[in-house]
Amino acid sequence: MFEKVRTRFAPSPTGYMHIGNLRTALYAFLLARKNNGDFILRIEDTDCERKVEGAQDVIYSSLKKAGISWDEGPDVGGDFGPYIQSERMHIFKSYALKLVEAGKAYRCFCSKERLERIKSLQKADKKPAKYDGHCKALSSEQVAQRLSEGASFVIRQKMPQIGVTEFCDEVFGRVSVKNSELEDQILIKSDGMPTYNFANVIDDHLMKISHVVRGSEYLSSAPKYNLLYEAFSWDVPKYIHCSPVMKNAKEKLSKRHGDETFEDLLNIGYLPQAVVNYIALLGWSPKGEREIFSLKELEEVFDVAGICKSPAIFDIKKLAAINSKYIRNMTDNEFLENAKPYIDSSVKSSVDINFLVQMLKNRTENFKDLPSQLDFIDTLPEYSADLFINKKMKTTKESSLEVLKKLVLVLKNVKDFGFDSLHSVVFKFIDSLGVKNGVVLWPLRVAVSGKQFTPGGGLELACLLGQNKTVERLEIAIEKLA
RNA sequence: GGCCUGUUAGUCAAGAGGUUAAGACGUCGCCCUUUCACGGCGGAAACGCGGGUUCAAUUCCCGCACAGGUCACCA
Repeated sequence: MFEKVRTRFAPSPTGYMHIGNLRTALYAFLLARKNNGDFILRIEDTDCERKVEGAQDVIYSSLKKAGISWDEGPDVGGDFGPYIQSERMHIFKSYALKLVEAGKAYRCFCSKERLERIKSLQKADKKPAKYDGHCKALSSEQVAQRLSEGASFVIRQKMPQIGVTEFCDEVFGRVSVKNSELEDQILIKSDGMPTYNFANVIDDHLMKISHVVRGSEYLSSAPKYNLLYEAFSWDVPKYIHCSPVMKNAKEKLSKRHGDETFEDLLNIGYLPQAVVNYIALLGWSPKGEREIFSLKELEEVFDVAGICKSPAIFDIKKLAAINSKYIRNMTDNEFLENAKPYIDSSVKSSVDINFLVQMLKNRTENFKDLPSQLDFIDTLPEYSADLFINKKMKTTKESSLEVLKKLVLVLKNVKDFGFDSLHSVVFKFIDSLGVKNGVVLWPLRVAVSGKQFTPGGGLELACLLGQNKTVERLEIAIEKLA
C-alpha cells in the first residue's frame, strides 16, 4: 500500500489556467498538505499540436499566484522525474511489452480502414462501437510473420469478457461497469508512443501517486485504468473525481467560449486569494458555516468528504462578495498599497489619503472600480438635475434648491472643515429646518459629486473635497436647479 | 443509441427515515444622528415527476423526465 499521500496535478500546457483545472489542482494540493503528503506537478505536453510557447511558465506563475506550491516538478526536480511527459516517452513501451509477454496485451495489426469498417457497421446496427478482438487470436507464428514483414501495429490490452469491474470513488462511491462494455484499449500507438490513458497509469504508478484527483469526465474510464493496475499487480490509487465547473446548467466554463480563466479574473481585479477561496467552495463545503478561509486554513479544514457530486455553476457575484470581504479584512496599509495605483490614476488633486482609505475600505468590492468611482474628485461630471429627485428621501428639485441655497451660506462660514465639525454644523442646520436628514444630505451628496452612487456620504465627500470646492459645487447645483 | 453519473430556493450549498429543511450570494422590504453601493433587522424563495418499502420518505428501492460525461492510434 501507499506509505504516503502523494497527489499530482497534471495539466497540459495550454497557455492559461482554466478555473476547473485550478480547482482540481487546489483539491489535490489541499489533500496532500492536509495529510503531510507530497504534491507533484507533472506537465502533460505530449499533444504536439496544442503546444503553446511559454505555456509552462503560465502554469508555474498561475499556481504561484494562487499560493499553490509543489514539492516535485519540472522546475524543482524530485526523485521520480522527469516530470515532463514528453521526456518520459522511452519508459512506456517496455511496460506494454511486459503485458504482452504475460498474455495480458497483444499486438494488433488491423488497418485503420478495417477498424473504420467495423465501426460503421456497428453504428448502423446501433451497437456501441468496439474493437472486435480480431488480432487477439493471432498465434505467435503469425505475429512473428507480420513483424518480420515490417507491418505496423498497436498494442492493445486484453479486457476480460465477463464479470464486472468496480471501484469505490471517494466522491461518487461505488461505480461499476460490465467488462463486456470495455474495449481492448490501445496502450501503444503505431508510432510507438503511448496513449494518454496508458502513460497516465504508468506515470502515476511510477510517481507513487496515492490519490488521483481529476475531473469526472474520467469517471467512466476509471475501470479501464483499474484493469491496467491489476494487470501489473500494482496498487490502485484512490480516486477523487470532481464534477465540472459550469457557466450555466448546460455548458462547462470554457476559455474557448470566452469564459474567464484564472488570469482573466485576476486581470479584472479579483484577488488571487479570493478566487482560490471561492473556487474551493464551488463543489466543496466545509463543516461549519464559515466561508472565508485563507489557503493555510483550507489546508487544515479540507476534507474529501465535503466534495459535492453535482456540477456547480460559477457565480461571479459570489466571487465579488468574497473579494470585498478580503478587501475589508485588509489593514489600512494593505488596502492603501493595493488601492494606490487605482486612486492615483484618477485622482490628481491632493486629498487626505487616510480619510479616503477609511471611506473606501468597507465599500470597495474590487479595486478596479475605484477610478470610475473617484473621478468626480478632480472634475465634477456633467449630471442631470433629476438626480436631486429621490422619492424615499422626499426630495425634489424644488426642495433641493431651497435647501442648498441655505446650506451654501452655512458652509461658507464654517471655520473648521474637518469631519466632526462639519458634522455638527450640518446636523444643527438640519435640526433648525426640522426636516429628515436625507432632505439635506441627499442633495448635498449629489451636488458635491454629480453622481448617483458615491463611495461615501455627502458629509464625507464635502470634507474630502474641502471648503472651496464644496461651496463652488453647491453654487453650480443651485444654478442648475434655479 | 449503449454505458456511467447527477437532480435541495435564481446561484453555491448543509442536512436527516419523524427538523420550523441550516448558512452564504443575489433579490425584496424596513431601520440608520453619516444620505446612495457601507452597516443592522426582517421577508419571499427549494427537496424534478410517478410508483413502491415504512406507522412515517425529500432522505431507502424501482421506473420516468431532465442534465452532464463517456464510447478515438486526443489529451
